[in-house]
Formats: sequence, structure tokens, C-alpha cells
Amino acid sequence: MKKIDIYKKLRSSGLRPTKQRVEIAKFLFEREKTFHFTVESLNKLLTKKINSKFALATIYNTVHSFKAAGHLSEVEVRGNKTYFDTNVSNHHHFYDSETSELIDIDASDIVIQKIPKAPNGKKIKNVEVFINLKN
Amino acid sequence: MKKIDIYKKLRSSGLRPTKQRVEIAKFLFEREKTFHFTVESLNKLLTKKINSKFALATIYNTVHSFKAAGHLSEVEVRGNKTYFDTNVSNHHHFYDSETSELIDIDASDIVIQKIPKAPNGKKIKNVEVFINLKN
DNA sequence: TTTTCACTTTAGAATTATTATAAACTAGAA
DNA sequence: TTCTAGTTTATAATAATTCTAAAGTGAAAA
Repeated sequence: MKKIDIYKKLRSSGLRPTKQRVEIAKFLFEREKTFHFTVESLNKLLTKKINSKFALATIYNTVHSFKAAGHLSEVEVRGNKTYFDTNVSNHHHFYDSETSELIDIDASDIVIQKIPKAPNGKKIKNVEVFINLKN
Repeated sequence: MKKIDIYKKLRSSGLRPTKQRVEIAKFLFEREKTFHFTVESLNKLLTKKINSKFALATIYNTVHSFKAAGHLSEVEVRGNKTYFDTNVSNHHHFYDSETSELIDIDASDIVIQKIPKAPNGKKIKNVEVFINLKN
């Protein structure tokens, strides 16, 4: 993804392309594979990659802006930290609690045959499958 | 569940039946339906029910002991707080983000037809399905 | 029954993740 | 170039949880 595309991506979602947002967006979206991270891990990786350091609050702000804009999804994982995923399509996850690692599973790789009705006046928003791993 | 059974339950899992543990166990396990709670909600409910108040650390200690003994399971839910469930059998959940409410789904009510293989040297520990609800 | 001690409880401090605040900064329109 | 709303930043505040160390207590042994 070129710099111009990053700018477009930000602008089209109402986010002013600031230096920080562009750097973080480049880091997150210029990759082949999907990327899973926490704010802490992202902060460490960014500090290592670029010489300048951003305020932690900026990482939080940016990640939340990206999520609100639909460029990141949040993954619920047992534990204290919040995980984010650059894969925003409907999909599922393996979770390896030994390494705290998430691995994407394509939506088409899980087929559910039987599913219960939503209770009372509710509707089903989406279905998330977690496959927990062991050694 | 009678007091004698609570004592058995605690003893058989290596937990000394202290006043606090017995009270909390009675509150959690003397019910028909499964019960979902956070440490905060449990603390509030306990304070209301019994006139004496336990230290918050005791609630944490006890809940974690019960979990380690297999009497409670932990449910991953998007958000900051940790949810526990008195249903320790293999099952799934509806999650209503509007009310932060969890509802059990019996394992037999969800049938998965196709599932991917575990990566590299890993094995599947268990599969958890979350059905997120909307209005 | 009394003694003893490892296990528990407790209050409060410490830690960790996250959000709020308010001042300084900046992208980009005018 | 100026102006301003939106952004970044350092720091404080909050919230959930864990740690600590002293006081308390089941229950085994004497």
C-alpha cells in the first residue's frame, strides 16, 4: 500500500492524515498477512521500527479511530488486554493460550449446521467461533 | 444443595470450608439455572444478601479457587471485566452487548459441520461459539 | 480439649490497562 | 499567511485485579 493510498484510506474515513496516523497505518496495513496486536505490542514494535516515539495515548486514539472507521476489528480474548486485528472481514480464530497467539480462520472454513434462535425480541448480529489450542 | 454437600464439594477439591467460601458457594451453587457474574456484581449481590461483608480480595481469591477446582468457568467477553459461569460443562453463549448479558447455549444446540485442522504441532482443546445479539 | 500451624482472610498498597484532561501543536481551509 | 477545529502529548485519573503482610481460623495432632 503506497503512501497515497494510506492518505486516501484515512481521508475517506474522515481521519486527517497526520504524521502519527500515517506512520501507524503504514505499519499496520502495508502487509500481506493479517496482523494481530495489543496496544502494548504495537507500541513496542513501532518504537523499534521508527526512531521517533509516539505517546501511548496516541496509539490508543489512533487504534480506536481506525476501529471506528472499520479498518481494524477488536477480538475478544480471555485476559486483560484488548486484541486488534487488521482482518475486518467476517472470520474466526484459533487461540493459543500458551503463546497468547491468535490465528485467523477464514469464514468459509467453518460451517455451522445447527444454530439456536435468538431469544425474545433479539436478533443475531454475528457468530464468532473460537478454537482454543493446546500442545 | 445442602450445607453438607457444599462442605463435600469444597473438601473434595482441597478447599478448606471456611465461613466465606461456604457462603459464597451456597450463593453460587444453590440455584436451578446457571449463573453468570463478574466479581463486582457478585460482591454487590453478596453484600445485599448476607449482612456481613467480605473483603473484595476474598471474593477474588474464592472465585479463582472455585475456578481452579473446576466449579466455575471463565467466559471471555469483549470488555474490561472478567465473567464467570456456574455452568462448567462444554457449552456456548449468546452475548447481548446492549445489556452485557450472557445466556447459555447447550452444546447440543450448535452443530458444526466443518472445522479446520489445528496448526502445526497443536491440538484442539475446545471450541467456543459466541452469538452476538442486537435488537 | 488444647495446642499448633498451614492455609485464609483482610485492609490497603501496588500494578496494569485504559481513559480523561488540558495545554501545545498542526493540517488545511479561507 | 492566518485561523481554527482536530490532534498529539504528558500527565493525572480511573478501574480491575493482584500483591503484601499482619491477623485470624480450621482441623490435625498432642
